[in-house]
Amino acid sequence: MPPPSPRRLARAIEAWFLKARRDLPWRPADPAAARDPYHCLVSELMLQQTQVSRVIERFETFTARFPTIESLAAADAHEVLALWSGLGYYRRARLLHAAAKAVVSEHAGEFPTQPEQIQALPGVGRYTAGSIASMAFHARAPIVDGNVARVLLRLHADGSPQTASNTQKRLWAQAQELVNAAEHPGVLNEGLMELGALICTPRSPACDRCPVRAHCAAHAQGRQHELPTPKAPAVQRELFCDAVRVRDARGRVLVERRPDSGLWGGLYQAPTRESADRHARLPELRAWIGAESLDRSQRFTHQTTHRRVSFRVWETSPVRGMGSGERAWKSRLQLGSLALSTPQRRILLPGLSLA
DNA sequence: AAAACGTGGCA
DNA sequence: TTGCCAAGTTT
Repeated sequence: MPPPSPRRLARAIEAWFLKARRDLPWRPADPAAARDPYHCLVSELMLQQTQVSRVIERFETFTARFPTIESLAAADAHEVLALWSGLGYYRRARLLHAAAKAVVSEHAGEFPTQPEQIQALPGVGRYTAGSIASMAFHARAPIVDGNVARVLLRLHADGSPQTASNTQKRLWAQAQELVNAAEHPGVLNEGLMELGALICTPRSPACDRCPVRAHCAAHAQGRQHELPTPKAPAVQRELFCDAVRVRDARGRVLVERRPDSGLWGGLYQAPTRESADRHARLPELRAWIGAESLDRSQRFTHQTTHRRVSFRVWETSPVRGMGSGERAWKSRLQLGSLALSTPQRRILLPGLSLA
């Protein structure tokens, strides 16, 4: 099979996208219209390593609260983090906030139009920069995300490891060829991703509905199911957490804040001791929180990509001085608008669904 | 440059 | 139940 012509490939993908395009909150009615770069920034940061269905629930709440890049730049850092609660990869919230501030202070509030300038913004890598530049400013900038990589590797029946640097280099070059041949760079780029999301899916690709099936080497060889070669699973480390729930007479709960970096950076939590190898011993736990007695009330596990976290939850009554220093009392109402990880939401707001 | 960083849905 | 995976970036 001859190498697929970028021209025909690009046009076929664009034509298909104009028909098959899903209606999503961050997509305007007109596919070829220039997009609001601020809305692109928000949706792209939210979409990094995150499924569309998760972002649909968050995008409108976020942009309703922060309708402009100026309003986001002026926002309180913790409120931004709170709106990110439950989305994961919380560093993105901080980076998005920093990017908004950078546009306001370093670009006088005028969103930069060149891919290199956009990529200089916090939290914006090559993929996100190309995405914003092509969708908001019609730049012929390529994009390669997980979807695009899968589509291209299958089109070329390329079984080389996706993350290898020479593979990446090849993928970006192919993506550049396609966007050069496109009618509308933004339409081609978004179409390529949509093709990966709707047709050229990881498990059971719908080749019978694929607009570029005729150009696909993997399909010709019947190898679409085995490409691309799967990546090795991440090694999971154990983490043991003891969280203490303290409620005072007025129903307020004791919380502390995590350090800004690392796992669940900057989020609030019930006072929690962590250990890599074992749970804390009861006496040291008591001494640490300053309680006379502790009652175990709950245990559960929580999985992340790199960790298996075992929680034990303890109950105790307030002791004078507990709310000083790094700790503070919060009412249930206040807890509802606090930035909390999913396990801590389970501990601090039991019975309340994520919202 | 490898490792870290979250979460929920689905097979 | 366990593993896989999703619009990547940062350090």
